[in-house]
Amino acid sequence: MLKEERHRLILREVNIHNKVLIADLTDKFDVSEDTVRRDLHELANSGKIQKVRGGALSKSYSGYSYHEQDIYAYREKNLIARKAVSLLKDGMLVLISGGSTNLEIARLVPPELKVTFLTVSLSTAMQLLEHPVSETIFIGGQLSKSAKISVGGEVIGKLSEVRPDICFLGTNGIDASAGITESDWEVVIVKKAMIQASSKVVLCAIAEKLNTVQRIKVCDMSQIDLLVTELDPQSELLTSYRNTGVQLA
Amino acid sequence: MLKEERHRLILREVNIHNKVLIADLTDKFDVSEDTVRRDLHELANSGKIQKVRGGALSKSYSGYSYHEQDIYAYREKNLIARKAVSLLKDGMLVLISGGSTNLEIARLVPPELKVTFLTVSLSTAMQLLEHPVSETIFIGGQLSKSAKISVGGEVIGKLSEVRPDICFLGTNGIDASAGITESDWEVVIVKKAMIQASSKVVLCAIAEKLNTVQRIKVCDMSQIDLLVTELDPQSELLTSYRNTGVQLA
DNA sequence: AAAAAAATTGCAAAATCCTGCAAAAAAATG
DNA sequence: CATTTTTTTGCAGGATTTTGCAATTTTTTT
Repeated sequence: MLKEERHRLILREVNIHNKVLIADLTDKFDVSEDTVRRDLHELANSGKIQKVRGGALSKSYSGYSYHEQDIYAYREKNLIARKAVSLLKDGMLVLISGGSTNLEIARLVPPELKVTFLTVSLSTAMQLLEHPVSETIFIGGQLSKSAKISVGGEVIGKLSEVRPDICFLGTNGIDASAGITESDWEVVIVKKAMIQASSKVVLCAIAEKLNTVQRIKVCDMSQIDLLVTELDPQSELLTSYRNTGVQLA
Repeated sequence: MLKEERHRLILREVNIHNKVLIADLTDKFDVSEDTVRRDLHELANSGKIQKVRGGALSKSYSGYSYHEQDIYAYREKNLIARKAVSLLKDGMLVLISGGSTNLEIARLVPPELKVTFLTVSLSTAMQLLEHPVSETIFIGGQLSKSAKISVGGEVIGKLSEVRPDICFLGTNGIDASAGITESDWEVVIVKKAMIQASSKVVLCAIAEKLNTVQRIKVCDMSQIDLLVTELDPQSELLTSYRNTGVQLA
């Protein structure tokens, strides 16, 4: 087994399960503990993982000292994110918004994939920077204190100049008849522009948010190409959405 | 189960539910009470949670928590930042770059002060958003993986359109004769543009960085209006800088 | 005041890590 | 192709960290 190959597999493992144990790896690769230890050290020194006693953990990105709020319903969001990243292909231009689901997507982008990300979210951007090869472009503008994303005319202008292949959107309210809704006016404007700009719009939401409605409308379900939830696409909880014609995953 | 892994999960648990019980954790992790107790102690000693009898409580009130102990030379940087924020006046347009000193400045902006910040740094922006009344505008562009700031032509263009009253600059290399130097080409370009744009340039650096030179030059000392260090402005360590005519604080 | 629960302390076993070294494998060189 | 150089790997030892246990003390509850 080649060193590079081990490194690749280790990275994949860490990205999916958030941790690896030295014991597991020695077993899996059939090499000595020392070799695995050295592998982990190298990966850690190049900043790809965090070495800890007994194994390694995924790198909790902490540029300086900034502690991302811990994620509610992590398991579900992780599952959604895994479905979402499988849509990515080399060379794509990807527009991605904020929120914890998108943060998880950003974290799970396969290390070898080379795409260009466009984002308006500070946290998402911070996470995307951890990716070894992909490029990240932040769309600047006035920052919204509540959503921690760029908002305003500047952003809308920039969005009208690009044509992303795919757009990952999070949301608070999703309902088969009311469509996608949000509570923050400025955020709605930006999301509308994001949808407008993109060839394909992927909406990510945990089942808990299904059939909820917020105050301001972003768009109809018809504008969404693909809806990703943690549920099985066949689930009957999704029936009303299936009837709108949206694709499910 | 790895120790670090437990620590992370404990933090997540504490931050979501505001408390944890030792009994719950021993059960969840399948380790002895003593081990959990020790885990909680360590987290408490590093200031991340508050240890109480039978468990632990959350310590951080908002989503953004800040751990001074993992900033290098925190005391010095805090002192510098306190001097720096005293330069701020209501209504100013303030340009601020990245780095831990600027992060500390952002943290110490008096809550009632109403200024508009312009920044290219993700971490600084994130911190500035915590401020109750000030506005923050992020200058977008391609993000540099190493410096975590926007770089490239887009940024230079935007910087040429503004005229900030004051600019807070951090740096790695500062020397009375060699001037301000950095090691990253892209960052140098941005800093040059920041200096060009601003009416007043304030350079913040800890004494440790005095008389050090990096590979690429940003500007001469003559372009700096004010140099802020943690030292007394009269200190003889600053003599050579005083001779360049720069103001000291 | 007694009983129960939690914390502290010291200790020893187990697991993990580090260092240096030499054999094996791979790559480069003539 | 043979030889040299470099890289990778496994191993032995000693050091360090982690962990659970038991005995004792402190705090809380009844």
